[in-house]
Amino acid sequence: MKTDTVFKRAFNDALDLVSDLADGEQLPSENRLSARLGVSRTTVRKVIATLAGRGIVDGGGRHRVVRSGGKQVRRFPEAETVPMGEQVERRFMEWMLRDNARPGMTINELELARQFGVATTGIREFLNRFQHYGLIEKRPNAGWVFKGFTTSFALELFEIREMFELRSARAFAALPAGSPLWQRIEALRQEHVALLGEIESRYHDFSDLDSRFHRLINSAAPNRFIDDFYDIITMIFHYHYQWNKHDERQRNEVAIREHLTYIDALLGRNVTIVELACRAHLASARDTLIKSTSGQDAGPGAVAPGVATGNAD
Amino acid sequence: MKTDTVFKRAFNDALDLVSDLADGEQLPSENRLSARLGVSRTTVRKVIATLAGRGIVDGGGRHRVVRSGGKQVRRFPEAETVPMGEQVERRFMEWMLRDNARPGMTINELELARQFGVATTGIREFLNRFQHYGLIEKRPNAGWVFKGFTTSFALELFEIREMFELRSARAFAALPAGSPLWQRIEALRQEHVALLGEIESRYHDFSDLDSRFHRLINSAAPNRFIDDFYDIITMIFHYHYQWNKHDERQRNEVAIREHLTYIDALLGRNVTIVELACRAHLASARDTLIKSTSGQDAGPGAVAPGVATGNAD
DNA sequence: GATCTGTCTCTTATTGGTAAAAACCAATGC
DNA sequence: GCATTGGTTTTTACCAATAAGAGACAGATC
Repeated sequence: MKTDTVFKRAFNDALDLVSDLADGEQLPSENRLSARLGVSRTTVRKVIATLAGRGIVDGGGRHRVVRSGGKQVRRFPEAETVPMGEQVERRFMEWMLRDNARPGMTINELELARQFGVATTGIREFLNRFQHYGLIEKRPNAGWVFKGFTTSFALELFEIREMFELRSARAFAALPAGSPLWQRIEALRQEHVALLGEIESRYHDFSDLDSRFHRLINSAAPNRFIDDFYDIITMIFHYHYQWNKHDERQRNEVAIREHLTYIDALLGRNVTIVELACRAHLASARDTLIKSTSGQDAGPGAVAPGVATGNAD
Repeated sequence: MKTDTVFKRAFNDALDLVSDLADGEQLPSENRLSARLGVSRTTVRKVIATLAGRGIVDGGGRHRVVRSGGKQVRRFPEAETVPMGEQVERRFMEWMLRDNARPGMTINELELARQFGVATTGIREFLNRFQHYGLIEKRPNAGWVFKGFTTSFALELFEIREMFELRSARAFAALPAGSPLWQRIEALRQEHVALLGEIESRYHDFSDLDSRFHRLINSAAPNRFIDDFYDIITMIFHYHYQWNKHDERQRNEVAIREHLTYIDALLGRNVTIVELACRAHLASARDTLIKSTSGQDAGPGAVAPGVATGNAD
């Protein structure tokens, strides 16, 4: 059976939406709600039906009005609104980065399925998508091997990242003065400055800003393979940051300053300076990541040794 | 139910293996056969049982002998030895490159499943893996869109390919004189010369040689993301060549000559010349590919126009 | 005493089936 | 006559079940 996370999330969103409406006001049309909530009309109707069942909307057909009179409505718990695929992803990343995973070990679909409480198909689908992140490998008819979040993984990742980012940064610097991207990067610069001002309290907002910044650079000369690769980066960093909180404020502050230098170089249109700033920033990001890798790769076919990660979490 | 393609292929291979043995000779041990055929002992035992059932091996337990006395054994048809995953891949590529597929059109899992005679899960699994080849895109809860084998796909593909290949070629040229790769490239050079000599009859052997050559270059400085990307190239070219036979001999001959120039440049260790030869070869490969793309991309959300592929096959 | 086979257990590949969600086709109202 | 809603059909997301294949553990054999 399909999960009804789509419905539950839509329902919660609808509650927020309705709470802005006065009592007795007309409910927007199904089509409108469908567009607003980002789901099909079928789901919208289910939401409205439930809303009606709880007395939040009244009347049928074309005359539905909001009845928000001080009612305390029960929302669906957050956990039930996240689709299975994402849940599997999260738990797998946790499992990999925090718990068991040793380079060279084999991954057992059935075991993960039991552990995560989903059918094997869900695990399979995830692993298949995850495969091209370069951390696991398939052995037909015999499961998967975890290749390890190792130093060479990080090095290889950053070699490509640097190639791509330099290429995009050059393209960005060469953009005509009239390009709308110049305004967007100016706006991002402001966001950086603002964040730096409140760094003490808001430092975990950096992750999102970081991603948006680098994607903007890449958009100067779009290439689907680069975008695709950047998904890997985003994923790795997203979970890496969640896991490794050590020195987070400090690290982010440094990164923001590097970004500002980088942005200013771009605004200055000087390719040499741009390359310098870009390289410097990536080098520091790389070093941070390397610090939390598990060291050596697995030997060919062999199970890895004890592995001293040096991580005193 | 799982398909038994593994067994059938192993059986056919075992027949070849046994036919080299004289009548009355001892059959190799299960372990040995397992290693030789690349399957588990479980499958080997099934093979032996079938072989025995058909009177090709005789005796049980530890004393099994071959009885090949002029028997005409029925092999399993080739088609039944190819695993479902591969079959889906082939048929999908056919479908995409030859038949229906128009940029912007939506892909229907259920329809493909019926058409290919497999369960939807098989299609799903394939599409998930295929996703990162950049030709399709997933719309959660609403199927997949075919983005089209367009000119911009080819251009984006080759932009990355050039970055990667130049980087690897430079690394190759900088290899120490003692590296075993120098011998391997020398050997590949010989193969090129040999193929050129018999180009009239053997021109379709180029595809394989091409792939091996570029992978050798890449192996000068291994990077899993580059390897991964090269899988895309290989796939595209594999099916592209099968589809577009136009001028094949001619094209391959040109490519071989370009390779030879490229190889000689590498052997000469002169980076400037290497880059020149590499760029020239890739440019010509790119132009060939572009000739068989479907022209424009799909507009945002719109279905593509009539599409004049200009392909007079 | 290492290799081989018989037996058993566990995992993977694949299939159908089912509820959720999307998409479609009228009919209706203003 | 266009947007809106009520029913219906199609498609996607998931699970449970099952045969094929891999791997482990003995006891048997030379």
